[in-house]
Amino acid sequence: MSSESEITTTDKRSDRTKAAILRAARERFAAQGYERTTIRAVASDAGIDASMVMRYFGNKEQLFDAALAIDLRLPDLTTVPAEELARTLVRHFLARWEGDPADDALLVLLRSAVTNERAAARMHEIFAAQVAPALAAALGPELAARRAGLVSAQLLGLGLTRYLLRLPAVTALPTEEIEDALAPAVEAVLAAE
Amino acid sequence: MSSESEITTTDKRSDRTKAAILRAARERFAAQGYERTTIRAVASDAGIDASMVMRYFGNKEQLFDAALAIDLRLPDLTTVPAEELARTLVRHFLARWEGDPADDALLVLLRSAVTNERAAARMHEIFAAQVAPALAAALGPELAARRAGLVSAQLLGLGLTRYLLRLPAVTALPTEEIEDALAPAVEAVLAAE
DNA sequence: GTCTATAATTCGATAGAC
DNA sequence: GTCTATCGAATTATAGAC
Repeated sequence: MSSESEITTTDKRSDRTKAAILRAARERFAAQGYERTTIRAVASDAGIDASMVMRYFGNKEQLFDAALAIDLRLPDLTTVPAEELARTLVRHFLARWEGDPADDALLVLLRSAVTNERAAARMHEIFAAQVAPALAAALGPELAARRAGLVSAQLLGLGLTRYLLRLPAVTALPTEEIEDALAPAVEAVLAAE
Repeated sequence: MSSESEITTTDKRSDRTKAAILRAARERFAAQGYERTTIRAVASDAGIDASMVMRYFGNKEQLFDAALAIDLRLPDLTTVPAEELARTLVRHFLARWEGDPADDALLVLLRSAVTNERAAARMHEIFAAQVAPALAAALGPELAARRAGLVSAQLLGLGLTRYLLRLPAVTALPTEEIEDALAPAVEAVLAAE
């Protein structure tokens, strides 16, 4: 029976270790991007040896993939009135990012996607699989196809300047003012010409 | 007199070499960001040895600084009518980036600023020294202080998604459509609430 | 002014002991 | 399951020959 309990505790420990590695990896990738994040640093943060990271995740690239399971958790946009759509989007991402910007998977991915091809490809996937369909359902496929990209540009532009670059002129603004100023702007993009 | 001509040709060659290094450095930093750009690769592109880069620029950080003398060349916004201000801004950056995106110093800087503190600090300087004053002159200091950040967020969001991430939904759009859709959006941000 | 040679690090990855 | 030891490659940077 000692062998049985031993297996159990062993499995649990490996799960904890794996989770600790993932958490540390997300923080490092978020703070430094893909290139500057080292497996050694991740292992050190997780309180284990670097070789354990390799054992669990194979290599750095696969660790990056595992650390970035992204769900934008977009609300169902078909249930919100058309005139509230833009504000809903702005508020959604503001709330998401204000909560824990340093640990948000989308910002983590964005930071790496600027210099890493694999991460950029992942951004394309996220957009195609989550943003585009949600907007198409609310706006209709034709309008969404022509404007979803620019809406994303506006929202990612906010994420970029406020949480990654930390431009003082953007970080100084309270969230209410951002929402009030940006919602009409997104609305303007969504309005057919 | 042979010594004199020798000095002359020598000086000219060193200038050419220095210029070739700077050009190669800009292209590498633009394509790969700060971290992934190696002095060896820059030297190879410039057709010289890596040690020459060190000789001329001291170290990688100083080379980066030298490669990034950025002038946004913003037009005098006080001469454009208020209702054309947003469109002027959008058109200015579109024209700038469409021309030669891979070699544009602002995009080079942006790519690196996301993961490099030094580059991010430089972005802050550019904003404070060029964007903020230009908008303050056209909009007045109070409104500019509250909205210049979000205007920059929208413009940089376009640069980010179209030229760095190359999101298909954004790269697929013709410049005219971007201008027509984004100008009213920037206008909406500039309109006082 | 240019290059060779190399020092000093650092990193990803592997092999193997316990 | 975890760690020690280490390899091999790549990088920044330096010293010095020509």
